[in-house]
Amino acid sequence: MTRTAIVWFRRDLRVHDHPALTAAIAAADVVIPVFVFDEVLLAGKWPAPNRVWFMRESVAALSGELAARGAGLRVLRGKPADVIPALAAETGAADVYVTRDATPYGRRRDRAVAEALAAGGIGFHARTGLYVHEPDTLATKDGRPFSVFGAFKRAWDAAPRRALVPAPDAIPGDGRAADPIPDVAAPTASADHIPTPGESAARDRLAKWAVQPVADYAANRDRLDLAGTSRLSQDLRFGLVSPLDVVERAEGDGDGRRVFVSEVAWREFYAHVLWHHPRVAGEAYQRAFQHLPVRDDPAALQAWKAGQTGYPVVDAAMRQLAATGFMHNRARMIAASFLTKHLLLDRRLGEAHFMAHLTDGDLASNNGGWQWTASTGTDSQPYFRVFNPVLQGQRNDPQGDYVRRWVPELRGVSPARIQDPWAMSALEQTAAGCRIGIDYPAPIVDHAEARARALAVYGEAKAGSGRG
DNA sequence: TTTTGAGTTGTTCGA
DNA sequence: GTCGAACAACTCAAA
Repeated sequence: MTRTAIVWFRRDLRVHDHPALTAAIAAADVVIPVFVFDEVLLAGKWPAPNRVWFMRESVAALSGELAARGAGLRVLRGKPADVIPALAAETGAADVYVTRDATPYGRRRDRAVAEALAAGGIGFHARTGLYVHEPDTLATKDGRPFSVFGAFKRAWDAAPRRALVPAPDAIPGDGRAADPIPDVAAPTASADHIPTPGESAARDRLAKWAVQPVADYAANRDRLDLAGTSRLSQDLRFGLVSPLDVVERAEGDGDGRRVFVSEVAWREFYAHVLWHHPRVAGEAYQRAFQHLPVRDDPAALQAWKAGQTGYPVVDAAMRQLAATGFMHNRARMIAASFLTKHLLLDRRLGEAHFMAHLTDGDLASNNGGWQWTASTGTDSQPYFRVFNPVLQGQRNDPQGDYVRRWVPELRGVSPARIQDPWAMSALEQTAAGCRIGIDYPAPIVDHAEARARALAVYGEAKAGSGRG
């Protein structure tokens, strides 16, 4: 009797190093790949056209890879707990294979699907694939979750790894042609700024990165004006490349390779934190800052979103995000620090804005990054670390090329004043073709005042929580 | 149980 | 311009 298995793709849109796909092929005579345009996600609280577009194009690419190997991708729309069991019934499948998804929604969704399948006697098999080490496989000697990165990283380094799985040469399909992929809304970023979707393009990016540029990562990664980062974030987000593959190609001698692998481990640390503490998606990890008094200032929030704060490096960052669906890692910290510390706005407003635009937007990483910057996260990072946007700009964008690229009003400003153009005299402003308050906004807050205000508010919150 | 070393990414001030 | 201290003591993880 023919045994049929379904492989349900989600955020693992690849055929290389795909343990679930490989397991299905080994276990079944007929393998039916499927992707579901999940209405819960598409209509979710964070509409994200850039991410949906990138996903749609990557699904199309996956469909091509699968077809070339003999299987037509089914494309469904609806609630997974309805459509996956329905597909299993229609095709007579005995098993469903997936790559394990550790997000809170993914856990709920998969539990519901597994229960619905079990009612029909159909197996649900989750395999690793989105992490080098799954979030629940590492623990302290006491069996507790890690709450500092250093110890997590030591355990991550020491844990045994599985072997990479090659892409299958052939997939025994059921003879059905691939379904058409539905159209989605256009991205809000211009498509030529979004990296080419699909596994093949992602593997090219990885191959080029791992040969040489990664070796210079430690030296260049903070430079806003250089292409010193891997640009693999959206590929990891959608599983176009396997994190294990990324790490094993990038590993080697030198600070660059070591630091880059450590960044991949950070991604897994934040997944670990979210797995063990799903509450961080909505509240501060550190309970002392759970009720931090944030300001209600829609005008300031709007200025931040629009890149009109008057701080060039912050505005460049925010405009890069809007224009491209991407923001440099260091720029994310600078922009997030400005929202949480200088403007004292709710961290979650910034977090949601990032999720709305980032092609690589990932709940665990984005939340972890925001909590770190807001000083509410796992680290014992003191709250008095407030980024100075002028210093950060001077240090990480020394000639101002990043600022000039994204804030054209400042193109005529000299490198000496590009990070603090308000310090130009009236004469200099006219010569630079940039009058502060007319061509480019004056700073919406004073750095020294805002810093002092943030330190006071955070200090009070911490002291208040200590008193109970 | 107690001790010990460690802890992503910063800024400011004064010598 | 450079350098170290202060910021504020605390918590974690392992021995």
